[in-house]
Amino acid sequence: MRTIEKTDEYLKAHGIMPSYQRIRVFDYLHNNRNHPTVDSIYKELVGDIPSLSKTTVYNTLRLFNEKGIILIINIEDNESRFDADISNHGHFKCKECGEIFDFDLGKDDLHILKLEEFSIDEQHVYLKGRCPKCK
Amino acid sequence: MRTIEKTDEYLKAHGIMPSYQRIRVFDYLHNNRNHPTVDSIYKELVGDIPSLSKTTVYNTLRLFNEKGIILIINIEDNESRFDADISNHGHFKCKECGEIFDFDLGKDDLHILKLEEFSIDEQHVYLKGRCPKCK
DNA sequence: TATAAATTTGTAATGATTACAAAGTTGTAA
DNA sequence: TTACAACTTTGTAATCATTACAAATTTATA
Repeated sequence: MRTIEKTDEYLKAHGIMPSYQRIRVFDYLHNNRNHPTVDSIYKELVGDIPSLSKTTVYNTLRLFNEKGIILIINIEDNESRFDADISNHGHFKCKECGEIFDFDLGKDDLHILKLEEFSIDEQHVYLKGRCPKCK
Repeated sequence: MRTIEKTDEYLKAHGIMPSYQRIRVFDYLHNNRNHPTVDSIYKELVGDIPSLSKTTVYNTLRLFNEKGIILIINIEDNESRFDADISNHGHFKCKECGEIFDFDLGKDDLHILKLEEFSIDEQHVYLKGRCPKCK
C-alpha cells in the first residue's frame, strides 16, 4: 500500500497540488489495478469521504491524465476506465466475464515504421475475446 | 461507386435483408472512407431519404457490425465512428485537424504471442498525435 | 488577519445511444 | 388476390456517462 506521504511527493513532482481528495483517488488507482470506472472509484471512496462529489472524481482524473500520471482506457464504448500504470502496455477484455487483462507490447512497434511522418503521442491497443478461464 | 445491385448481393451473402435504407447506409460507408459518425451519415442521407430516422442508422450499423461487414472505431471517447474496411488495420487521429488516418498493421502481431491462452476476436489499435500536415 | 487563488461540491445541462411501441413494408400460403 | 405473419422503419421518450457552471469551502500568500 502506497503511503500518503509518498503520493504527496509524487503529485507535487508532477505539478499537482496534493489535496486530500486527489491523494485518495490516486492511492485508490495505485492500489487497485483492475481498471476501475469513475463510478466504482466514487462508490469506493465516498464511504471514507462522505462529502466526496463525483464531479471531483471526474476533475481529478482529467487532471491526472493531463499531467501524465494516469491512462484513460476506452476499451468500452460507453464508459471510461483508468489506470495508474503508465507503462506501454495493451489491454484485453474478456467478453464473457468482463475482466480486463494487461499485456506487454513488443518494443518493436512495427506499425510505427510506416508512420515516420507522424508524431505519435498516445498508443492504445485493445483486444477483445475470451480469457483462459472462460474459453 | 458501388452499384446498388452489387451491394444487394453483398448484404444477402451476409444474411442481411437488403432494404433500401440498408443499401444506402452501406454504400455511403463503402464510398466514404473518412470514418463517419452516425450523425454525419444521417445528415448526408436524409437529404435523399427524407423519411430516414436516426434510429434506423443506429440499428443498421449495429446489424452490419454483428454480421461482420463493418468495424466500429472508438478512437474518441464520446462518439463512435464506422468503417467498411474490415481488413486488419490501425487508426491514427491527428489532435490538431481531427482527421483519422488508416495504417497497416504488421502481420507479426508480437503481442499476441504472449496471449496464447486467450482467444482473440477483435483487435483495435489507436494512435494519437500530429499528422504530417499539422506537425 | 485579510484577501486572492485554487479546490470541492451539487445541480443542471449536454449529447450519444438505446428502449419501445406504433406504423409501414415485405414475404408467403391459401 | 387476399390475409396473415414476420420483418423493418420511424418518432418519441428514456438512459446514462460526462461536462458546465456557480456557489461554497479550503488553502496559499501578503
